[in-house]
Amino acid sequence: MAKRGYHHGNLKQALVEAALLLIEAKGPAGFTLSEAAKQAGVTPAAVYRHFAGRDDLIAEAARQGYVIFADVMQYAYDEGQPSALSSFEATGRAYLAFARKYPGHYIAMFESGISVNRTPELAQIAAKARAVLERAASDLSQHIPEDKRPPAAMFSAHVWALSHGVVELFARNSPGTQSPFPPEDLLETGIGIYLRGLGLVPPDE
Amino acid sequence: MAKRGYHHGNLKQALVEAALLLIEAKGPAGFTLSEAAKQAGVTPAAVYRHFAGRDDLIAEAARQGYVIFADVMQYAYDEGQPSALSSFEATGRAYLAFARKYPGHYIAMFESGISVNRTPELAQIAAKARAVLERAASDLSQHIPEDKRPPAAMFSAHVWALSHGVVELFARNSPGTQSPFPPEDLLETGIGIYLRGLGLVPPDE
DNA sequence: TGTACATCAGTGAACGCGCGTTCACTGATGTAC
DNA sequence: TGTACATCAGTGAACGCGCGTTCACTGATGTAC
Repeated sequence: MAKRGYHHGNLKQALVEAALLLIEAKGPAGFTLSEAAKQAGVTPAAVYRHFAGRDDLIAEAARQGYVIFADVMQYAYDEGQPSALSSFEATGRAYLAFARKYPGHYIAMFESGISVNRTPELAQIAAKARAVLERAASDLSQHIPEDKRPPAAMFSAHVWALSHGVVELFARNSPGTQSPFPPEDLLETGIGIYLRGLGLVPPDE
Repeated sequence: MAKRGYHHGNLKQALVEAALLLIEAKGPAGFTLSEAAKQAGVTPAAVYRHFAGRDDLIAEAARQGYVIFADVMQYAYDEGQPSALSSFEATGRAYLAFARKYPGHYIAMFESGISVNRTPELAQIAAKARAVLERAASDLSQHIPEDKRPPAAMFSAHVWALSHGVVELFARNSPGTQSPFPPEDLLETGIGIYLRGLGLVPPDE
């Protein structure tokens, strides 16, 4: 990130990174284009060389988040292979790990209010990320007797919702006091009980 | 809500209601004190007769939300009695129903960024709401063999997280496209599978 | 029942602020000859 | 290797805007006598 006088050299990415830090620190509402510019050592007007405006900058931050997210999920899935069960569990853990490690991205993606359908490119990469989770769920559902098998999309949605809820309620310090349990434990045990309910892990631990 | 000329008569509550509609329509970020005042047919300065400022108005909206929320949860719990299981299921459903029926309150409570520890009064009523869910979880946990019984606070957290996740991801149209399933179904089936995992409902439906 | 008066909810003008955005410009970079 | 020149990233001044908040005020209400 060496400043080279008049020309910045890598301003676009520097702006995205400044935006991520600001979003993380002050929430999506507190984020301003002007402050991101200042943080990057540049006039607000310079931002318009690289982005159409404030929302476009946030959208780019979210896009980069989805790229990382899809990667992380794919990696977790692959690591868990060839066991459908451990792939599935790994993606659940990866969700939480992503939220922890990339809070700015996470907020830009899920709490900034920008729509995933804003651009085709954004929609596509978001769909790719979602597909990994659905793939893991689908693999796993093969192990459930066909007659009592819920749709894979449904239990991928369950796990996604549980993960998201754990992140929002217990992995941030904002709304309630704080977590009664470490969020990782909460997610781990929650998914464990859920999978037992599906008959995918033995009833006794 | 009859306007009576110079004196409004019930401005405080009118402002809260205007705030709720605005928060629902434009998100917590889009909400402005000035617009709430205009909506209530009053000068922005008049707001200061009743609230310390913008944040105080949001906090009051959230407080009223927690009051309703605690009520709704308590009612659901009572309706489910004397069965611990049906009380528990009812509180889960009530969570989603509340989010649906009082979106402005819900957003003010969970998405506006105001801390529940802002005032002792707010913290107290929020704790009361939470206590109902924990009570339901605790009742239910009595039916689990003692040696394999998870802490009640833990599985109340699980259900809370699942409910919250379903609301955030699938009961609003914002971030993803839309729900693959009706949110009510998603929550119902999710809790069902979870309870089966706890050994609280028979494995076969 | 009528009048004087205290109360206080709401007015309206004003403020300073930081925002997002625009514009004509400037000066660093890198390429063509 | 050196010079002329096109490119275009970033400047800096300016804009209009709506925000939250303050202040001295006004006028409706309701109570005391």
